[in-house]
Amino acid sequence: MSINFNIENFINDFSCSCSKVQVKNFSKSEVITTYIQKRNQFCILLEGHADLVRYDYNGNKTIIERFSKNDVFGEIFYTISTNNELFVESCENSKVLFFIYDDIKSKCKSSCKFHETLVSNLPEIILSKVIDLNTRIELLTKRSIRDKLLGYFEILSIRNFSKTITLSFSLTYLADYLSVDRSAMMREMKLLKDDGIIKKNGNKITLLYK
Amino acid sequence: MSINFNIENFINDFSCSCSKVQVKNFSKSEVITTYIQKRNQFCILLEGHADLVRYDYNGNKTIIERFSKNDVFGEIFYTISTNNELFVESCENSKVLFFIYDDIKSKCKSSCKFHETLVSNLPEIILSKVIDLNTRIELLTKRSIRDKLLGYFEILSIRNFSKTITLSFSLTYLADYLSVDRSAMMREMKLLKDDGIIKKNGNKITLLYK
DNA sequence: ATTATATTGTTGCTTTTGCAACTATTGTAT
DNA sequence: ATACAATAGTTGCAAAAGCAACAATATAAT
Repeated sequence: MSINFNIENFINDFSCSCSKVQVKNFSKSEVITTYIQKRNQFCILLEGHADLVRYDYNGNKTIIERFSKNDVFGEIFYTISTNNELFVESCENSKVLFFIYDDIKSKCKSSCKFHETLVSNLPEIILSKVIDLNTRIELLTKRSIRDKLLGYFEILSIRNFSKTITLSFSLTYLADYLSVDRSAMMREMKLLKDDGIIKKNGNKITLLYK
Repeated sequence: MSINFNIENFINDFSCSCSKVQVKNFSKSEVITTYIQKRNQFCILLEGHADLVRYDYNGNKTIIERFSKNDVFGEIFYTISTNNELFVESCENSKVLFFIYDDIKSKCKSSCKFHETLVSNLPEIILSKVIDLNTRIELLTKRSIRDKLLGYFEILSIRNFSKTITLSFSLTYLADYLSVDRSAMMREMKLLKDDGIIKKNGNKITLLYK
């Protein structure tokens, strides 16, 4: 769900000889990393998709966040809060860049260009994360499923300069993102259709109001 | 609600002669700034309290976020999303530090120490914001008021190394923060008490489970 | 001291949401 | 081609949450 700052520019130039930065590949269902309050790990998803998940005492899986290409994640963004251990699981073949934030801050011995660029871009990278999180909070704080859906559609509509939007992911995921029951969300979508507020055809949605 | 990184250390040394950084004072109800998609404004609340609010088409006021001492805010954290203009209103006498992110990135002509320190601390400052937002999202995504309350209490409990916590703000604000109806939240607190899960005396709460 | 304002606490009623349990459809793997 | 898995779509029912409208305190303002 990342949308704003484009880290691709300098990530494409990746060539760091120092040991501070690592790139690893993962296949479907592999655990990329865990959050257990041990280090300031900072990760960038270079390719693929991954989920941040929690398993509660009953073994129920909750997807807290979903990461796509160029999204950043890692324990440094998610300190303590509860006792639960969190996992980042690869949804498909993925490539991930790892480093420890405290290591990268200090000057690189081999003074590689990548290292330098990464550090100078860190504020923007993290800012784009803040914007994404604020967007989600704005939606999560809406009091009804209807308002959450309309708020979400409005954001996509403004971004695409169009009243018609196409969801690039499953409705199951959308329900997770908005933190509502999927069947209740489907029902509300139907009501929005019946009320003439949206037009829906599969994952193509058109806003009819205003 | 800021908790992590302490920007006070270098903010106390504030003495910037360059024009890039400004400090202004505000009294109760004054508008500190607005978010209208115009510039990368970055603010740090040095003293007081402030609310980020939205007025919808009916004039209803929604408090999106509440800022305390050392919290950061500004349009740079909150790009577009909807057409609504957002306001940051001072809740009492407040002191705010302003700068435009793009200006501060470049070297300061007068090469003042503060300027330099600010830039080198930006990643940490923004990271602490990310952690706060992730914490709130974790609570907002919980499906029931009970889970939201218990999640919130648990976080405070872990932070204070104590099963007994004291809320430093109103229950009205807590309901806003968790984005639930206040009266429904009060009812749920009563049920938690009746079920022997918490003990409550005013704003002092003790967790009894485990 | 008295008024005004904000916060807390409570309750009946209504609406919304979640849950469970399906079927239908689409996509993927062998 | 067929089986398996994931996604989409639907519905009845029960539980949870929102809304409205209060009274009771507590805090701040004049």
